[in-house]
Amino acid sequence: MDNSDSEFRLCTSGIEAHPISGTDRVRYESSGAGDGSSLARYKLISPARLPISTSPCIAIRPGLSPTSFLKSPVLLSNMKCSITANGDENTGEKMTMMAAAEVAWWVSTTVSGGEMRWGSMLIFGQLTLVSSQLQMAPIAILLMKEKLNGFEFKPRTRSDASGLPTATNYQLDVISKELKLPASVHGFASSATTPAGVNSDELKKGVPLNTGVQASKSDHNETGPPFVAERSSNDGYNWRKYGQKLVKGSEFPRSYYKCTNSNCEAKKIFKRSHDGKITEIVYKGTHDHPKPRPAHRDHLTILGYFALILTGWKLQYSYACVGDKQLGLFWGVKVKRRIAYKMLPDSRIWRRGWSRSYYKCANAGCAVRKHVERASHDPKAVITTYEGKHSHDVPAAKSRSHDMAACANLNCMSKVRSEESNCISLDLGFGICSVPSVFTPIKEYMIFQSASTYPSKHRRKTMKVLQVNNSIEMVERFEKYRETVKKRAREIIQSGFNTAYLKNNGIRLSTSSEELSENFINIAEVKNLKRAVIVCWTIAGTVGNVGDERSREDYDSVKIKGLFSKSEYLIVQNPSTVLPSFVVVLD
DNA sequence: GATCTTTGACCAAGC
DNA sequence: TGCTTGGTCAAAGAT
Ligand SMILES: [Zn+2]
Repeated sequence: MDNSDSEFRLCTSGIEAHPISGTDRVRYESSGAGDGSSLARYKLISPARLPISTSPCIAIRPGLSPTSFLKSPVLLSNMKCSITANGDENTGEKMTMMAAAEVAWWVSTTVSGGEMRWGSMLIFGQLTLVSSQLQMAPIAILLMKEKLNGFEFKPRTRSDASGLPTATNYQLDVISKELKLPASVHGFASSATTPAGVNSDELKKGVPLNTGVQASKSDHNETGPPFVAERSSNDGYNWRKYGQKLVKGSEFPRSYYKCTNSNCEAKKIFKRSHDGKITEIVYKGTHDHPKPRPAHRDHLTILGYFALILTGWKLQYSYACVGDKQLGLFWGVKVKRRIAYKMLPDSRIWRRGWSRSYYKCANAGCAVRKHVERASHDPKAVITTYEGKHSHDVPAAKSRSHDMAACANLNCMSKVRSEESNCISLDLGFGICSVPSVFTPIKEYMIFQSASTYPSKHRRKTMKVLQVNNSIEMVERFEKYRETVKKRAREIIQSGFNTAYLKNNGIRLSTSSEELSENFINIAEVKNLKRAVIVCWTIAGTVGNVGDERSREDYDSVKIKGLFSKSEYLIVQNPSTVLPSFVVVLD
């Protein structure tokens, strides 16, 4: 079976909107019409447990070729893989997978009302050989409408001259173990946040969630940075300082705050005594709104993952992800609240806590800590996590080593704030995980509580995290394809990067980092839009650029610029490169 | 780029 | 009217 012509569209950070026109729909749908028997069925396991479950199938079938659009950016928005609600032809919902074009990418898309409304993206910094085209495995994330079940997932294959698409059949046992969400963050006490419908037995069986809730509770008692106190003041509202005044009788200024809620007139004044202690908080006015929901509460946003690593060639890439600046203020809490999931190619997911066994970076004054831990499921596996950012250059001699490769990534992050150097974690909430080997594939990524840049904005509550249960065939296909990519990569490396392309273009090492946040574009006037994210593994393989003079057969995927933003897209032409693994349901 | 902080200018009230 | 004073504005700076 040749899947090479199916494709997913992957998009990176930024905001993109590519409505599918009716014309496009007709055209593309027709390519698969009358081929219903070729649809692969993705059976949903135990849908009854999922409130959103209504249909047991997700089907994937071949779609359309990207050949034409590779030469014509205008057509890019037409390249969609679609998701069709099973049993509801009329509201065939579509979505587009999008991924960032660095080594690491996200894919995100939203489907709404039968149309793909937009996609947004998030990029992560990657130490990658972009020009050498050794792009690593990104994670694709799809955002779509609430209804997760009942989708036909239809990557499209080429509709070539013959007009007959090649059927792509594969089984995928989709969904779902529901992962237990962590307790709330930021000191907002929460009772158990076990999502409704979670079956604890199932959790135990399928996902060794090492007592995450208990761990969270104990962590919760640890105090965060003291400077957090003033701004939030624990009164549940958000305040913006608008003035400061020295008043008679005190050498310390008085601080004036306004409620950040628009049109709200509430104010408060911090008065201090002679020794600078806050002795009085004066509130003026009343709020015309309820207390905002605590930012990031129960919010899971996937912040990062790491790339597939070509360890066979001692090329180590690690991936660092950033949290957000604002959240840095809450770092002390946040870090203890975040959870990490390890995702294996077969979609097993492992969750583990943080803290314990930190190793400080040997470099004097560097606050990065490394944490090594045995994986609970596999004694041979070691999970290494990093917290903090290196304040120094990567020691050259070790730049090839695994750890240092990670450092190199971290090094591109912002400077460590001095006052935080004593904290376990620093201002940005990010983590890094390492991949022992491609040949003993263990991939990890983390799902963070939140990636929202500003606590007062973009709050979105994670309702569920579902695990995709891929079939053996699906995994094998994925792995098989990866082998082919590896083989090509091997050839490039063995040539000493001395290919014609690299001679002409040089080898560019990219460590760009882009904040992953919840800056998903809001669909205008669409209220109560629910979202879900499908997290997928993908293999970018050799990534080409649109407009490259080389033929697309030279690439496994193609990177393009977003039409409406600085985003980059990755066009993956082979559905084998996409391995769904998670579904994160947001509110 | 959005949001928040800082800071001198500004202003109204009170003496 | 002039000066002090607490409160606010708003531009610039910071994150
Ligand atoms: Zn208010």
